Amino acid sequence: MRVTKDAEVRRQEILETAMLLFEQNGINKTSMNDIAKAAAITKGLVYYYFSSKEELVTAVIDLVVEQINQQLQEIVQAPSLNFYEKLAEILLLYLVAIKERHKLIDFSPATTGVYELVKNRLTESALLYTKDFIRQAVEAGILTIDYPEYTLKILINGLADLYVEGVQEPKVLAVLIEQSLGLPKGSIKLS
Amino acid sequence: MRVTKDAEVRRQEILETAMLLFEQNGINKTSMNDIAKAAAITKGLVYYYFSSKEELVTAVIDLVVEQINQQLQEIVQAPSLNFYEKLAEILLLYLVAIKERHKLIDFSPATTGVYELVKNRLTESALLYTKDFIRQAVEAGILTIDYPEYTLKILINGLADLYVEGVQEPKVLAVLIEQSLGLPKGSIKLS
Amino acid sequence: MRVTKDAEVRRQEILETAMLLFEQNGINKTSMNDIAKAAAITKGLVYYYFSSKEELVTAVIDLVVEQINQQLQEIVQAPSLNFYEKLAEILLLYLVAIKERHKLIDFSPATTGVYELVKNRLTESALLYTKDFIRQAVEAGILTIDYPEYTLKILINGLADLYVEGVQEPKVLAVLIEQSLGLPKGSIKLS
Amino acid sequence: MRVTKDAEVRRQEILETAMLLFEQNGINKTSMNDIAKAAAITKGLVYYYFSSKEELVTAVIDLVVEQINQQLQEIVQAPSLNFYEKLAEILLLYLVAIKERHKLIDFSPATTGVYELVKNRLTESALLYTKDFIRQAVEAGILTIDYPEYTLKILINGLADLYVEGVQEPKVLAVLIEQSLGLPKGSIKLS
DNA sequence: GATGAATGAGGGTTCATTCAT
DNA sequence: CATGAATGAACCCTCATTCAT
Repeated sequence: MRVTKDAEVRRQEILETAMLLFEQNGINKTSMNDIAKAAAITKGLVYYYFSSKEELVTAVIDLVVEQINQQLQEIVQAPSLNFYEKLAEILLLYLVAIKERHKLIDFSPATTGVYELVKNRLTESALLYTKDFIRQAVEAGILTIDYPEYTLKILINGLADLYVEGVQEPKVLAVLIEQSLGLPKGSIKLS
Repeated sequence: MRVTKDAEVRRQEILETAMLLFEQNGINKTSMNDIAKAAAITKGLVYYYFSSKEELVTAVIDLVVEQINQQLQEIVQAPSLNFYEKLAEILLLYLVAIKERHKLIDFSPATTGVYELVKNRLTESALLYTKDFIRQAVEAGILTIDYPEYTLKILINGLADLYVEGVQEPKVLAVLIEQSLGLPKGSIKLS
Repeated sequence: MRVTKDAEVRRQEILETAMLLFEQNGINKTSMNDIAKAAAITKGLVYYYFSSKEELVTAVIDLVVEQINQQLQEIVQAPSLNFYEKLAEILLLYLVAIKERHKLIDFSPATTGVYELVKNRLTESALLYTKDFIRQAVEAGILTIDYPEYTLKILINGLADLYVEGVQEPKVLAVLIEQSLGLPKGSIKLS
Repeated sequence: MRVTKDAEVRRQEILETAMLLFEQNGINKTSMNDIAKAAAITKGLVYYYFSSKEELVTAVIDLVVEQINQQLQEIVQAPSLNFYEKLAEILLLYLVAIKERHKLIDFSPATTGVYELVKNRLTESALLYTKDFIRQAVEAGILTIDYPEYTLKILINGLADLYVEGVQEPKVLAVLIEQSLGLPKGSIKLS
């Protein structure tokens, strides 16, 4: 049976189906056929909207990054949170995000390394969104270390690996964050 | 034309050819055929020495890890180096190693993520070899932070990503290390 | 040049091409490539319709068994034939069927012996379809031997081998059948 | 280490190793490598004695047939057995032989059907050795049916299939034999 | 917009056979 | 007699991509 949908709706459906499968099974292990089947359409239609697998992969990554950025922005702009709370939320956001997209991130497509792509894009935007936020903390004398952005990057990537490996106790993570950023003991509280 | 070589020599040749190609193009993009061609032999001979691609991949990873471990051990046991110097050497070792094996690490084979495999194996052995080394520093009052092993892990993985991205100025890296581990300013010197 | 056909038609073409090649050269000596070439399509298309060689083999066997079963059923239900005539027809059916499918039956695929499969399936359904038929003959006092089903099996398999070897004179076969089943001389007439 | 043996001894070792593996795993699933390994020699040596796999297969079949023929001859010539006893022994010999060599017989090599080969060779020699034996029985009025040789062939092949399928009760088999050959009830006793 | 049959290139793997030593 | 490294052809299978309808 032939079901016609609005172009944008269809595109979005394919995108989300692909994202789901990529996250579940990894990019390499997800064929265009799998995606078409899961989206209940034909392969041809997938190619109608995305001219190649690589393009689809790129679009999925864009989507992932965008979703996280949105959450990030919400945290940064939340008026009810102080610096420490925001910091905790942001780091948690990345830890969980990376853990959940583990398969997606770990596996790689034909041409370029997705891991790189995603991680770079994520940390890139992380810095973008937290730039002002960090500058304010520095100016306010809350953050006193040198190269706070780099340190944040190290924390995100390094912590994420620890987290994925199973080190997930909030108290331990909190201490590691405090030490790395030179924050007062007990200032970070991870839920 | 049939060229016969000593088994161990041929095996090593294949191993090194595979390592090279894996590092250059990634594991997934390197076919057994590619390896055979690059080694100027037939596919059948590759299978004579390695009964499957997975076995070859594993052997290559073992080789990489072993090479790094050997260097690591030399550093740890060097009598002429003090704690700070050893620490600097160890971190540099990983930074360079990970950067060089970037493609190898980034890409992943069919069954399991090689990235995981290599990184886990590396940090695993890193902690194994530096355990005593760290304990002594803690006992000597040089290392005063909590969870020094976790912090070291964070540093290795986090710094490596920064390094790969191009942040390679020795002075910047040194400061980041000092801050993260709570070491005195100027104690770490990266060559 | 790309020739598109109705799915069911193509599927049937592949099935019959495979059956032909299997019967001619045996299953093991028939590659998926051979089948594709003979059907004037690409290997990929064969796999589009049959997800593995084993599945194709199974489908071919099903086809063969089904074809024979249909003929069998027609004979059993023919109102114009008496017991002796039906028996003669049934045995002839198997003799010819097994002789024609000789190579198909004789050769075996990777996993299981097809010979077993086909022969078992055939004799299985033979007994199924002839059960009532035999019981009626026993009740009517026409068949007086013990274990008539086993005897029928022996006859089918044993006669088939003889037949394949060249013993095909109707009169000789008729006598052998009469003797084995304890039927009156001259009761069986093979055309 | 290089172990030198008498040519005939080595040849026999290879032959018996091959026979064992063929019977265990079937001919197709037994590679020349498997045989060499099991015989604790190298592939090259196998080819020194048998110029191809087909030749080895043929030699193994010869061996099998020869072994059975020897047992057959012993039975036929046994002075202490009467006709019925000999007949029972002979049929049992074939039933067991075919059952044990099932894998060997069922699977098939590259060029020709081994099943055919072995079964034909076996029944061929069976008739050869039992010719006089049967003639005497006919002359003595013990065997009164027409085409006793054909009937014997049918019995051997047909019974073997039944036997392989699990119909192995001595009494049932005895009755089937008596009926087929027109022998007195109770004349055949299978141990 | 949508279908799905069809392609083609390549991938991993097996194995009988050869041959220099 | 014996070794075992080396070959090469074939095999089953996957999948991104195309295209006639």
